[in-house]
Order: sequence, then structure tokens, then C-alpha cells
Amino acid sequence: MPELPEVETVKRGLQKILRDKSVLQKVHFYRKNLRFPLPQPQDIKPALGLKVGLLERRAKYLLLPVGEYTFVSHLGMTGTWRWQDLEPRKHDHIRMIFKNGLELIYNDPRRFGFFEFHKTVQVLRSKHFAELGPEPFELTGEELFLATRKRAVTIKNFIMNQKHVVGVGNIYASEALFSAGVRPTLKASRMSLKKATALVEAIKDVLNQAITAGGTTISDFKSAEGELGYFQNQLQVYGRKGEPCTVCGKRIKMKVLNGRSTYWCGSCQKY
DNA sequence: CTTACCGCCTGTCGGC
DNA sequence: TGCCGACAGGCGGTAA
Repeated sequence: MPELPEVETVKRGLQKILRDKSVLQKVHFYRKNLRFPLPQPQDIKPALGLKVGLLERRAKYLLLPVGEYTFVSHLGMTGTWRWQDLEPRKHDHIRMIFKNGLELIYNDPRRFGFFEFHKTVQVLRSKHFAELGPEPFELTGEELFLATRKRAVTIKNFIMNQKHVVGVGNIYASEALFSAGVRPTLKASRMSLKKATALVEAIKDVLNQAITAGGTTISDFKSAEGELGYFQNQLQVYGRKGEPCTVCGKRIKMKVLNGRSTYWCGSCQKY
């Protein structure tokens, strides 16, 4: 489900209802693992009775601090958190209960998501965080340009690699490349400084616009409040194979690159 | 070191 | 109607 804008949308929604007044009472785990083993009740015991802090997002991860501990949630492809309509559903895996009556349920049909429990001071040093690149909003064109030197992969592949810049997934990679006028198949090493600068700006713009729209709803993405995002109405190329380009009217192309569907306009993205 | 590919899962959709 | 393959917003492990 989620790229950076969807995770950011979930974070903002959860923050509104959690504030920093909730006290964690109990966590139920309905299975032993998602993508990776889940913590078990005895592991998270030290956090029970402690106050929730401010939610954060790093890359596509949600961080929920409780006392000096942090729950780390990654939504994989189909993970969602909900806090209303709490009656049990197929694929509910985790239920967090707070003392003010609030409950959060994690549902994830494909179970590609993960959920971990760490001491807060250890989170950024943990396995999944150690090699993350910069947040896109902290990245400059020159930095991206320098990072792409001598890289044989395509530029689309490069920006989707979380080691280089975080938060860009398959939808927003196609959208940002269209916005910057760069072919997804361009070798990263052949991108000029000027185009790198345009691309970084395009990534920031597209992500910001998607955050403003509450994310992209394809099939089933919903924010924690159960609202649909509406950025899908602003997609220029993703999912629009064969439809006219919004700029030049030529048909949008689609090709599977490295196993992921990739959309672009052959006329607007010649570089 | 980098790169390409596979596997992990369930659900849905289109073609036959 | 049913069956079968392709595909779906991600990422880690592994082989070359």
C-alpha cells in the first residue's frame, strides 16, 4: 500500500487521536510473525503502563514511542492501522489497547509488513534503519548527482533504492520521472547535474502534493481515519497505459522493469 | 562492491 | 461458471 505520502498520512491521522496522553495497556498478537517474527507479550511488557509520545515517520516506517521504547511499524504492501470499526476482520494481526479506551488494529492480508519493539535509543541503529538514505526533503540535486556517478542501474531503479533516497516507491518513481522529463530507463550514471536537480525537485513536489491529497488510493488504501486518499486522481502516468499524456496527448507507455510496472510518456521523457 | 532475480503472501481481475 | 496466470503501493536474501 504505502509509499512515503501514505505513511505520512497514516502518521498524521494516528497522531490526531493518540496525542501524547494515551497510556499503553495491552498488546495482543494474533500470530507469531508477519514478514519477520513479531515480538511477543513478554517482550513488550516493559512498555505497558507508559505514556505514548509523538509519532514519527522515517522513510516508510512509522515510529510510535511509548515511554523509552518505540514500536516500529512498516506496512509492506497491504498493511493498515485502524481505530474505528473495531469488530474483528480477516487478517487482523495486532491489537494495541490504550487506557483511555482507544484501540488500534493492524490488518495486513499479504503480511509483508513488519512490527518491531526496540528501546528508542536503539531504533536508528537497528537492522532496517542502518542503511537508509536521506529523506527526500533533505536531499539536494548535487547529492543525488554525485551518488549516481558510475552506477549502471536505471534511474528509476536508483531512486527506488532506499539506500539512496527513502520514501519513493513504484508509483511516485514513475510520477517524479515524468514531472522531471527523465526516461525511467536512463542509466543513472548518464544523468546530468541539471537533470538530477530537476528530478530531486520533482520528487519533493510529487510527494508533497500526494501528502496534501492524503495519499493515493489504489484498491484499498485508507488513512487511519478511514478516509480515502485522492492523489490517484492526479496521477499523470502511473496506471495510465495507453491513455493520452496530459501534456502532449501521446499514449502512455508501460513496461516491466526489474519486475515493476513502469509508466512514462515517450515524447515528454526523451532525456 | 553492485546488480538481477526470487520469494514471501493473499486477493483480484481478465482471458479462455 | 470455473480455472489459470498475471499482477498488486515492498524489501531482504542470495547468486553471479
